[in-house]
Amino acid sequence: MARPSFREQVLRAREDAILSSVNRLLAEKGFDAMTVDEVAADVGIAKASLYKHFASKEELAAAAMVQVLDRALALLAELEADSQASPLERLRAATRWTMQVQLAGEMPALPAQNSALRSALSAHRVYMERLVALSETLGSWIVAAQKAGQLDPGLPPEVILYTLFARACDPVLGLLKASGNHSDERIVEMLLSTCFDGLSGSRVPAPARSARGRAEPR
Amino acid sequence: MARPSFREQVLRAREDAILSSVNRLLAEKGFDAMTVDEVAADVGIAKASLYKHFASKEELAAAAMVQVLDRALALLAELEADSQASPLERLRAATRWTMQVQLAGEMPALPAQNSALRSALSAHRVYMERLVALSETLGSWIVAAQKAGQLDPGLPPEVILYTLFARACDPVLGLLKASGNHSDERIVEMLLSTCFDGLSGSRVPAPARSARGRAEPR
DNA sequence: GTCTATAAACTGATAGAC
DNA sequence: GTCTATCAGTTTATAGAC
Repeated sequence: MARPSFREQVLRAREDAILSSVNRLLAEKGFDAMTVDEVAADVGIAKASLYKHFASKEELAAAAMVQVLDRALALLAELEADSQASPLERLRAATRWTMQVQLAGEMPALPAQNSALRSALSAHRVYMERLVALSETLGSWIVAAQKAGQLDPGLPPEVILYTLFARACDPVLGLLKASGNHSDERIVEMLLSTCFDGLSGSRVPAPARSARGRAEPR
Repeated sequence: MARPSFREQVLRAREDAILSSVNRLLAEKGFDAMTVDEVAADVGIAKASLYKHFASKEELAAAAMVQVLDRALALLAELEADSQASPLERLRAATRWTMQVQLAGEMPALPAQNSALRSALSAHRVYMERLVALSETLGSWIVAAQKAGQLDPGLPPEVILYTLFARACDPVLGLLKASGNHSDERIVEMLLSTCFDGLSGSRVPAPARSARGRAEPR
């Protein structure tokens, strides 16, 4: 790219504005309920201008999701650079980040099984490439954490991976935020706890009150 | 109701058939993507006949969800009748049931935050009454399980309740089923484990391989 | 003959695409 | 701003059950 002309910079900036709006609307209402008119109104441009940037509603959503995946990949790179952190600490930090992004209203919902979006995304090269990169890094951390006994070695790694993806869009976050009874920080810490330690809670410290019959076997 | 005439029985049976179709379609595609024409075609009746039974698409969905809630309430009553079971065992059994229903493709997705369905449901007396009844029973089990040290007493009960509701619609179930690598039974048991014991796994039995630094504090 | 289901056409509104 | 498709909901005319 020889010269980043002024015009190109303007287009670039506008695209970023569009993607921010799309991500927020995608998080708020989901793909089906989000209308292109709404996006245009939110960005403050004409609907026709949107179609100068993106060929379809699906393209629009895919580009927005690629943006989020790129932010996630940048975070993973940061975490990987911290050689002090254990695999589990990295996974918890990554999960905490996704929850914070969701609370900020910037995490688009997982495309539902039969959404029109799903097939479009599977066919989207850039999106799939980012998704695979993300999965591979997370997958390596998961396997390492299992080897270190920090994650249940009885679970197939893909089950843990899918669960972490799902928790990034967990509706519980939104329900708790809507209830207004807890700070964002507390919500994140509680859900991190339920995710990694379960509803039963971590039993690590000591067999505190183990008088009664213990939990059934897994 | 003096006599359950033949005609009434037919209508009743047809309503059941309709609700079954709606629940399946609701689980498959969600409320927005489901069309009334589709429902009529699936049941094998005319669209006009549908509107003889239900005044609107929202009414249709609400009735279907009430049916599911009633099935759930019946299960809770059964579990409550078993005086042997601990609160935790009851909660696990109830959660297992919801996962099985979801795997069977009969669990409608949680209405999204901004769905047109959400406000309709909040205004639906019967639906709300069932939902409250369900929440109260589950809530009492949750509090009892916390008192018995079977569930993390540091979590507000509503956090646990919301989490159990969310797990009934957990997209991880569908992802794992689609991957085809595990039997339905195994999927349910794994997700029950991640729900109650967390991704780290139950640490109850013994401090097996605790050589390395232990999990960070909650 | 009366009641009911059905198919099919139609309306109005909305949304994607250009 | 226009075009077209889709969908919720209604209406009408026809056919069949009792």
